[in-house]
Amino acid sequence: MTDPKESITIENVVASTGIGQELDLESVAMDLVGADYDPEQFPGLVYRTQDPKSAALIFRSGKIVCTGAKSTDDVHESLAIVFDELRDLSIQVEDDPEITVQNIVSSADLGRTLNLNAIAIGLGLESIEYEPEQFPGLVYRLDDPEVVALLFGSGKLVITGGKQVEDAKEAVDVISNRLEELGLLE
Amino acid sequence: RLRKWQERIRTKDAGERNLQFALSETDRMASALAIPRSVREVACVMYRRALDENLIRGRSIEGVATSTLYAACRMEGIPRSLEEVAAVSRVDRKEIGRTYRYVAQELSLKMEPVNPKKYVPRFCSELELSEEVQGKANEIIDTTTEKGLLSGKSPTGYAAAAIYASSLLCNEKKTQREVADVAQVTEVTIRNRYQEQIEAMGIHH
DNA sequence: ACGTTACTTTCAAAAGC
DNA sequence: GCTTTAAAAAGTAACGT
Repeated sequence: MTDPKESITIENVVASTGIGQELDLESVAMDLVGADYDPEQFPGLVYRTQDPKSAALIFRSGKIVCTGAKSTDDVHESLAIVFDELRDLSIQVEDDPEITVQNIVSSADLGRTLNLNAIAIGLGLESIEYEPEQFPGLVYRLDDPEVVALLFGSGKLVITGGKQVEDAKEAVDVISNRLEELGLLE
Repeated sequence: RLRKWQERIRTKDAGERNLQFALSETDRMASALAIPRSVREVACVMYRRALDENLIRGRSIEGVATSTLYAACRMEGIPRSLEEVAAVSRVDRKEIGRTYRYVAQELSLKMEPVNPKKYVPRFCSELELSEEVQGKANEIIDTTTEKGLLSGKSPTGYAAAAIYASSLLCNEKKTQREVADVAQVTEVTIRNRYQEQIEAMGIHH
């Protein structure tokens, strides 16, 4: 029996940062190749990096959101590219702006199919949300770690809402143990 | 003071009017869906509860009224799908679904997932299928559910496939289109569920 | 009856309506 | 609450061929 924790894959990391400088997005949009800026639709300018792949949302305030990266290292690499692009536009950027991870999305596999109906009742109808007419996944909110897990009939799951890489491992442990003690695994 | 007094009367009147509107809308939708009086009353009681607990704030009256009607049907064992209630509501399916989830959470309604069997009598009678077909469809649902086929699947599509399969088995064939129309799912969904179900039942056709 | 694309759910940040 | 970004899970739907 392989440990489900070994199956954990980070799918997306969202982080925020700032260059400590106000920006004129109109001119940045003109000079930055590949920038998408439509202030009527959204106040942020969208800039995509290719390697590592990510999307950066750049705001007038100089604050930046980076999403789509597959690891925290990739977030730093992507943002380093964004910072350099801005410097090339002769915009002052702090030497190493503080980068805060805001959310990590992971996927994992329990290695067994799940009876979501039984799990819904076993975990308590008041603590879960399972509406297969609307979505095939069962929504399970954990207190510790404070994350949200989506459980599927295949045994695969998605863990989101965590700010640390360890949160997903703890969540998989908590979920595996709960299902095990309720006799709902296999 | 007088102004405050008038305001109270005004808001009270407005509240009364809103409540009356919600109850008449519930009645209108329930009639359109041929939902029994007893279930309408459950829906109205639920709406009043939602009102008392200020769950309407930030939401439309019609959205909450539709959601409580949907919830009441499920609670009373004669579910209507979101597609069906959305067809008689001026609120779209997505909004009804999210409002229902919110109301169910806030009112601590311990709602179990809908058993596809609950749709069998109504869908079969609309298709003029016999008791035999209904029994066989229920049997397919029970057996395949025990084998774990139901997880994550929509109850209406699941019921539709079982009905389609049993109509074949009982020589009262209905086309996938006919079943899909009454269940408000696509033929693709019926085909997919049907294949899984007959395989799990060990039926060859 | 395929295949492709797209929508449902969860999460967080950003600025502004 | 909404707008935008990205990503996974699995089911369902709506296209075109």
